[in-house]
Amino acid sequence: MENSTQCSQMNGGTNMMPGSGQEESKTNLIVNYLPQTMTQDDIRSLFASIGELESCKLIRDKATGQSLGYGFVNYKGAADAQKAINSLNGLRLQNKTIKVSLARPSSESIKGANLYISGLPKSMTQLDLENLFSKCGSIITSRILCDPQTGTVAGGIPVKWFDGSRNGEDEDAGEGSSSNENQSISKGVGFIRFDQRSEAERAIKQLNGTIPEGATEPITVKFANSPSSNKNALPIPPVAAQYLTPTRRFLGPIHHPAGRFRFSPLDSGQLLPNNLITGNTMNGSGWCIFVYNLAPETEENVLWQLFGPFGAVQNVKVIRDFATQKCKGFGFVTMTNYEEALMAIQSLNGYTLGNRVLQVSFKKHKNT
DNA sequence: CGACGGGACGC
DNA sequence: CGACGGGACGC
Repeated sequence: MENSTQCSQMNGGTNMMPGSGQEESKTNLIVNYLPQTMTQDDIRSLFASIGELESCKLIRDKATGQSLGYGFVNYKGAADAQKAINSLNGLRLQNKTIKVSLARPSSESIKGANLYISGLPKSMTQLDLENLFSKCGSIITSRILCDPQTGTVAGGIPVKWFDGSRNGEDEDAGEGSSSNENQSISKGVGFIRFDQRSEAERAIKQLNGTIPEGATEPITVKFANSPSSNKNALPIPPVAAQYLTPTRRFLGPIHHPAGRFRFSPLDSGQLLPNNLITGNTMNGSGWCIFVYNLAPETEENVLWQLFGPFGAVQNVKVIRDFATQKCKGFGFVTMTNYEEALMAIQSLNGYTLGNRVLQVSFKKHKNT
């Protein structure tokens, strides 16, 4: 129905449509990369702050009920939908950067259009990859996997903003110099999602086994695995579950103009430890939590997953030995709200992770 | 048992 | 050799 060149391939443009007069469904949005803990109501309240909604749906795993990390938000008016894209696309929520874009009309032909590509030269950038595949069709998303370890910059969020699927590349304007010395090292594998499955099939036929210009080895192009297997993600959102009952569900957004509601179950001011009132751990922007007895191979995502369910997590840090890059057994988590930090500590202190019993407390002052 | 980072006024 | 994203189309 739509002219294959819909708004899907918006390279080169910003996220406001240049001037193509496509008046299809400009009210329905797809929201991707939602934090695991966000509920449908969380999403609704976030997007309803922009304008009146027609509907809102979080997609969940049918069997487990777990969020699949994306959903659909349909506005009554197209202007509000566009406004939501402009203001919420790229919003950081917990450890995620959400993506907000127009949803394509649901159709069989767009399913199974995701490709897995391996054997890429390390020097190949996301843009190179797109250039290679764009001749086969309209690219929705592209991505090159990078070594996670190099991405652990202070701030804990290795997100380099998302895929070049929408605004081509503004990275040249970004860090100026970082283009060459690619701070993160490509693993030589990547993904391309096409608009249509037929385009993906074409890409396999045309590009599988071929050697990219300037490369020496052929690449492998195949369909990506179905996203059914849940590889990462801790066994369970530990004890946090009991705090996430409907009666006291809380929204996780860290900082967003629309000040969110916040419950405060504890009013007794003396709950604050003495050494905390002075502001030792209260860094002006958050409460720093010390986590002890982490396994040597612990990575940042473990801390995100452990603490995320309790509320707004600003930052996590796994302390590693410089030489071995193994975790030294402890790490830090900074949470925005005291109540949430306290609940996380109370719930996770003594929690058995793997075969280790965690010790979790507010970070102590350096010299006391 | 053990155990609390790292960068950092920047007008 | 290698390896499945941050779960992208209504679960």
